[in-house]
Amino acid sequence: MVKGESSVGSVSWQSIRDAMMARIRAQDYAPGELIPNEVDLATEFGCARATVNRALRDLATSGFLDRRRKAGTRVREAPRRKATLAIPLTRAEVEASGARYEYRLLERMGETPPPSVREKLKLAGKERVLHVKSLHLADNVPHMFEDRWIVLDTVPEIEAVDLVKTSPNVWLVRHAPYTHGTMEFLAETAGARSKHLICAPDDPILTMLRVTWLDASPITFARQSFSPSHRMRLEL
Amino acid sequence: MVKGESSVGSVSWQSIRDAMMARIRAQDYAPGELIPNEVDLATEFGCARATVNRALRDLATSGFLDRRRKAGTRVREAPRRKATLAIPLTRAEVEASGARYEYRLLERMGETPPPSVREKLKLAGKERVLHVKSLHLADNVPHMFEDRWIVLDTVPEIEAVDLVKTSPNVWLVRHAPYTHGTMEFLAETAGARSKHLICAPDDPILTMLRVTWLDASPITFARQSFSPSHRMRLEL
DNA sequence: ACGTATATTATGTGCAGACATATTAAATTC
DNA sequence: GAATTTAATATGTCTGCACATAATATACGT
Repeated sequence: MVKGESSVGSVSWQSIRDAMMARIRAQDYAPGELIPNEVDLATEFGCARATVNRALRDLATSGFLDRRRKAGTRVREAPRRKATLAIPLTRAEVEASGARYEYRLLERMGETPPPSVREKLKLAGKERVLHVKSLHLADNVPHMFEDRWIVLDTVPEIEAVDLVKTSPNVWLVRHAPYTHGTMEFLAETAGARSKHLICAPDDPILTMLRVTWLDASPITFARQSFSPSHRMRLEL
Repeated sequence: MVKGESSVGSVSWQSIRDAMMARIRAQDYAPGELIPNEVDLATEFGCARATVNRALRDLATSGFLDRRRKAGTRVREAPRRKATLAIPLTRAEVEASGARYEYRLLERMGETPPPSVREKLKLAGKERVLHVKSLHLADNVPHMFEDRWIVLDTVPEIEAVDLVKTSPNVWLVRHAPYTHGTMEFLAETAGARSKHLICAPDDPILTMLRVTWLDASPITFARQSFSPSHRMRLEL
């Protein structure tokens, strides 16, 4: 570790974060190894312990460090970085490209979900579930076909929502922000969806599966199928 | 706004964050509108202003709030949520599935990048660029074919790295963590890549394009093509 | 030697106070 | 009325101190 390059002259938490980041880059702290503790780093940088804590917390939030009380702080073997989604994803995407966005409700029904959906949402058996199919367009051209299941036991209010006017995604984003979930990307052939997306059944399409939870309660499972050649862009 | 439900009895920043989250859910604060300022919220919750600041900062980092000095804090019209990637993504994925991971360097050369790559990396003209093709396997089965361009002007040290032993991704994650970038998912037919991925040329495959930057300098542009049926999973 | 209890320690949090900074509002000048 | 200057304000940061908490180390008992 290079001690001579301390940042004594400038003691903002950002400068400490940057200095620590540089050391991580240079492998001064090997992946998996402990870094010096906060009190020692505060001495080295000539600032308060709370300031070091603030800097290290940012690095931990960004996925570079693992922090444990008493155990100390380690450089992660594999950084866990985050990518940003803007939600509502589809409307924002379409409008950002300068196109006119339109949403069309295709089907809405209370329905018993098939086993694959029950498994995704970890349903026990008695839950009421809403099944919604919709099409999202850009300049009157099909952009994304959505097949979505919403657990009414978790978000009963959506039952009173006019889903002709408001897409379930927009409503959920506003009224049922998830606490955690998963998102999967896969490539499939359009198949039966080609009639919605107006393409060839053999065309490759990007599909996104999303499951969201509110604490321990499942909110929704959505399968979004995009038109061929569509690219889903995330910011890193 | 519901003032009677203050959290006077429990004043951790987490409880304040949760209380504010509940209000956002309930639309007590409309999207785009200002919420009460920190001093007022501190009075309401019966805690220090710094504690409110800590809670709101978390909500801002999570994408629900926009904060500006003097201007105040607004509920975002569209939340910007984050998804988590574990990097090195491929090795972690393969090993998490219980398979044996293997990396094979296919090609490595200094080369003039084509216009499409120059554009992705915003290259001016004189930059030295390394071109690396590699195959990543799971239990001896091709899992991902990677075609990657690395800007040597940004990360010259990689030139001395034995890329037979170490995948460029692993090296870059360790030595050149990006400050920002973009990631795109798309569905394509395998085409010429089918000979690497050992599949039919018409098979749909998931492709991920990633461009990363170190401040204003481009690091790398990678096109990763996954074997058919592969699902890229992110945590929300 | 092993299991349990106690002590220690590194990070996490809350607070009060002061100061910094970016932004908006108000006052002043032309 | 428009432009410029000054004042006010809401968030951002730093500090020192105290306390909390989770985890590891040490001590004690069998």
